[in-house]
Amino acid sequence: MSDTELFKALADPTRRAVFERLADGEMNATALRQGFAMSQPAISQHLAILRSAGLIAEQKLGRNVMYRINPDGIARMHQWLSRYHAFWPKRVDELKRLLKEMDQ
Amino acid sequence: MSDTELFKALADPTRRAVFERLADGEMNATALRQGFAMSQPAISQHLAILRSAGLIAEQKLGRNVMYRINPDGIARMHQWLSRYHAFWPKRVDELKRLLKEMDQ
DNA sequence: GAATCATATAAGTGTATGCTTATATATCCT
DNA sequence: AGGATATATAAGCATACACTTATATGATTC
Repeated sequence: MSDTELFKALADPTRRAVFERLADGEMNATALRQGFAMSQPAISQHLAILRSAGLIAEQKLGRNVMYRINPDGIARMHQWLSRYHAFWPKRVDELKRLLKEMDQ
Repeated sequence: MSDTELFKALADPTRRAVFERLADGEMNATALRQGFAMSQPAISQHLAILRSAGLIAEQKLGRNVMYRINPDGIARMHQWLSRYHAFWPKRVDELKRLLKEMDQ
């Protein structure tokens, strides 16, 4: 739940790839494993780390476990970054465009 | 320069603390060391990691080296995060307030 | 109830990380 | 030039990390 956990979780390329796939929609562990040349326990361990960092959430469905993004992690990332908004890119326009999208 | 380097750099509490101090204004390595119960080489190594991740920039001034935040790092963080704007906190108001501040 | 499937946990291993002390390099001062 | 100051680099060490194989747990299916 700490910032350190959050950044550490995202510091691994495999975990960022897993996270990115989950952004497209929830998925169980077996489906997530596809495309990674890695053992099942390895993925399971990565998922545990993402989960305890607050980046993903899980839901048991029978013998499957569905994983989805937990917005809390992104929110905390966002919060950390907002401290440094003085250094954010000058493309405020882009941010404005984004806001417009969110309003719709 | 990679995302992995970026997240790894920020995954260490000392480095985040250094970064945070630099957000208040540029500082040389000796000044930065104050408040950290750590050897000079340790801080120097942390600075090298932050630098190669693109998070800080350095400028030699005689025998001193001035460090300051490099906006590129924050920009790349921001860019990474923007991929997941669908999961951003709903407090759009806060973001709007921020934008207003930036406009002024 | 036994075999199978989905996932997690345990234990072990090589490599990376964050420190340390010792030393090098470069600048400033007298 | 010689000593002090500011910083970086080298080498070494203990701990953390990302894997592996083997095994456990629990849900399904036959």
